[in-house]
Amino acid sequence: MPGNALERMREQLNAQDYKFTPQRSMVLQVLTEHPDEHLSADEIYARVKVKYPDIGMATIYRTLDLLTNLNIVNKVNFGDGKSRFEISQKERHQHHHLICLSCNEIIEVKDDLLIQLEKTITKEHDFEIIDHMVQFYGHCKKCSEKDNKTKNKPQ
Amino acid sequence: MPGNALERMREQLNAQDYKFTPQRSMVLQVLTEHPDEHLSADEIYARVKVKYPDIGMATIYRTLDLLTNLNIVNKVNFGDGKSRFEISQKERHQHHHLICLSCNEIIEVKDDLLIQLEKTITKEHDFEIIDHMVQFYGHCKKCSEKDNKTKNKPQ
DNA sequence: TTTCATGCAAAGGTTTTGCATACGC
DNA sequence: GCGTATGCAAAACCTTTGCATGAAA
Repeated sequence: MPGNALERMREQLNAQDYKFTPQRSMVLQVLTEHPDEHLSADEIYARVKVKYPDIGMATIYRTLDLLTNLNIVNKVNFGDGKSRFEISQKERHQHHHLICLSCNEIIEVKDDLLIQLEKTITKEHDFEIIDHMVQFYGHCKKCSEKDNKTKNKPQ
Repeated sequence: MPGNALERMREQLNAQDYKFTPQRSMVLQVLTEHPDEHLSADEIYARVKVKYPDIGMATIYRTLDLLTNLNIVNKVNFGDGKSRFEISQKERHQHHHLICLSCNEIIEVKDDLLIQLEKTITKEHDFEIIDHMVQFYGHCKKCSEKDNKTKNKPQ
């Protein structure tokens, strides 16, 4: 359901006296078209600019901020010095990220095993969980293999 | 063992032809003295400056980078625009963070429930996990109670 | 028409870099 | 003494903000 998020945004904007502008629409469109990438503000800017050359960077940031507050978009951070954005978990499955420390590849894992952990935490800490971010750091298959070769037989 | 990380750093530095300088020593010392806070570069700078007034910000960053690469220190990010640093998980228990979306309080949870999830991921994705970062976003007890009284007001 | 949104440029904040000097080994 | 580390200042980034203009409702 591609138009879903767009329609949802229009309703939420109207309900709170915000305006539904072409710029806001296009930012969301870019995000829905790339559900499995983790675009930075800069990358979103470049993609929107193709169809709407007059857009400014400030609008990108203000829109991403708005969409994040509306819980339509998630802001994530992989420690590379910039924020990245993706359609909210609620629009998709829960997922975690595997980040390879050798090649920096980001692998997505769809999984709901965290639900049990969330229940425990909610109970023990009186903490109402709305969202989570889970990242595993390590070595992906390719890099592990490469590493083993380099270790056993030096080039 | 408080001197543990310091000794480990000295050895690792020597082994790789890096030098053991007072600046590096003091940065690590500050981090071991505050194991449960999540200090930013700026905060570490201020604390080191008390005992070593001539230190420069660049040295702080270069040292934190080095310690992170040596896996002595962990770089974490709570989305507040700056990186934060803490003694590596290996020196302590595994822990997760609960981040309150209302008051921004960061609560630590020590827990090893993630081990099962890690095993599953390792098996299914051939991904060798070295470390993880887990953050739960939601509302803490205090804010949940406050919210119920003040409903209908976003932000 | 009223109010909010936009684009631009400038400012703010964090982190990195170049370079001459100082220091650990 | 050699090669790295440091401090300083400037630069490089990413992100936010002020303000006049423009557009949605």
